[in-house]
Amino acid sequence: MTGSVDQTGAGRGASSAEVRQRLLEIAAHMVREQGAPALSARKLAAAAGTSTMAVYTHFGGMPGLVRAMVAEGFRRLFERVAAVPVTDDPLQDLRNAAAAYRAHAQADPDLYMVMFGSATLGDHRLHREDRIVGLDAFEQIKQFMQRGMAAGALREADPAAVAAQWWTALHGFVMLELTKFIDVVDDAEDTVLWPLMDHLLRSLMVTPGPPEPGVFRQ
Amino acid sequence: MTGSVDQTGAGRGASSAEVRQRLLEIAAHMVREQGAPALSARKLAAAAGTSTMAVYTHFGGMPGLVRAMVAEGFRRLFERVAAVPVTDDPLQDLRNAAAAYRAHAQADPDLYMVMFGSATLGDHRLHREDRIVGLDAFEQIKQFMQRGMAAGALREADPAAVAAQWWTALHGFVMLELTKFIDVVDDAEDTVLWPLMDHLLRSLMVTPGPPEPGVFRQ
DNA sequence: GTCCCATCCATAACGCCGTTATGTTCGGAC
DNA sequence: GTCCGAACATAACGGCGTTATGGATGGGAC
Repeated sequence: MTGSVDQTGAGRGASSAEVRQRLLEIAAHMVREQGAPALSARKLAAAAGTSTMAVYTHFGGMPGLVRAMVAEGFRRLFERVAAVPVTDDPLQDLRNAAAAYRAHAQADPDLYMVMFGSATLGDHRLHREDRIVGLDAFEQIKQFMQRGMAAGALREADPAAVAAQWWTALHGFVMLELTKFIDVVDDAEDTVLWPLMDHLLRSLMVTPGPPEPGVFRQ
Repeated sequence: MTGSVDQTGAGRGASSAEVRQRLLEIAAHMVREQGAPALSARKLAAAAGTSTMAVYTHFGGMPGLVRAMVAEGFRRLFERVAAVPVTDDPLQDLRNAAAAYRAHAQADPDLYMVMFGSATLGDHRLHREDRIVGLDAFEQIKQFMQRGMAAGALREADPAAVAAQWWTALHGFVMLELTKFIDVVDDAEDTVLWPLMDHLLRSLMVTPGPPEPGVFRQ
């Protein structure tokens, strides 16, 4: 039953891929505007002017639609971080990448929570293959670290390990910020995020800078 | 039997507080064993041998039950971290506290995700008052930092800010670990968690230790 | 041009969910 | 004994994801 047709062949009036894309966009909009619990197959179908069956023909069900949203979310995160310009100051590039990463999460907070397995969005959890789509974004960070080492700014180390440490700190702040737990302190961006990233980077540098860091911005 | 019946003065056979506690325990057990989505008022009532109305008389609904579970989860996290012995080595105390915090999250991962606003568990999100119940646990970390400064091991700084940085890094790792995203690297405990905490601590110390850290355990 | 049939989707139903309205059953106060 | 009110059973309502069924459509084979 392997319908050869596949990518182009099927469909009528509005092509199959168009309906699929339309459903994804509307679903993302609903999550962004009204939060993850507001997304349902029925409301989505109503907003798209179709029936719930469209979700099943294109995504196999709500979990499939969520997986497609997650993949798209990671693709955009990757784009966003990849758009950070590469300068001759690898450390500043890392700071800019952190700012871009955080800005992306803030622009679509509920999608970020869905991407990282929280906010289960109904029932089904993410599978292994849903997680590896985030690898591109992680590779991006590894390359920043490798550039820092090649430029002699960072000590030689396993780029994956160092990138994971950087990502862990950043993800921790983003999550605490999105869930509002970071409000236990005032002015968290200047007292927590940038000092934390600065402390980490300084420990990774070959020649740690001045012990009292000027809080760097952006 | 009822005996004292204490403050409420209500109830019959099994006292009101007993039923309430029983529902909480069974709900926590269901979340721990079968994940957050497996918890429902109907299944909980069936497991407790009562009707769904018990959830409403005692908690006002499922969101109220979730809030009670979150409060209990923070209370136990506080207990667990507070049980870390205070020695004359504040830095080692902080490492032990991190290990205890992580162990607590690993022992009940789904509850940890619910506590931190992820895994919305049905619908309702956490309110402000649900979040401040975590303040006790945060105060605990602040005290560790203050001890480190008083002992001359850590540089003088705002204990709240420093504690938040430490918490951010730790929470980030715990979340990435629970969602399995940290599997992008091998041996994450030794290549990410402890090096990250070590790098942060070393930047906070008055006299940074040897540049190449022996990876500390436990 | 004609036929064929895979594809897409509308409709309706099933079982689950949280929640609510209503009635019943008690323990304790008087 | 009488009464009150808290605690719970029962049943219903609307919404959810999902599935079964059938009708419409349009491209490919001939």
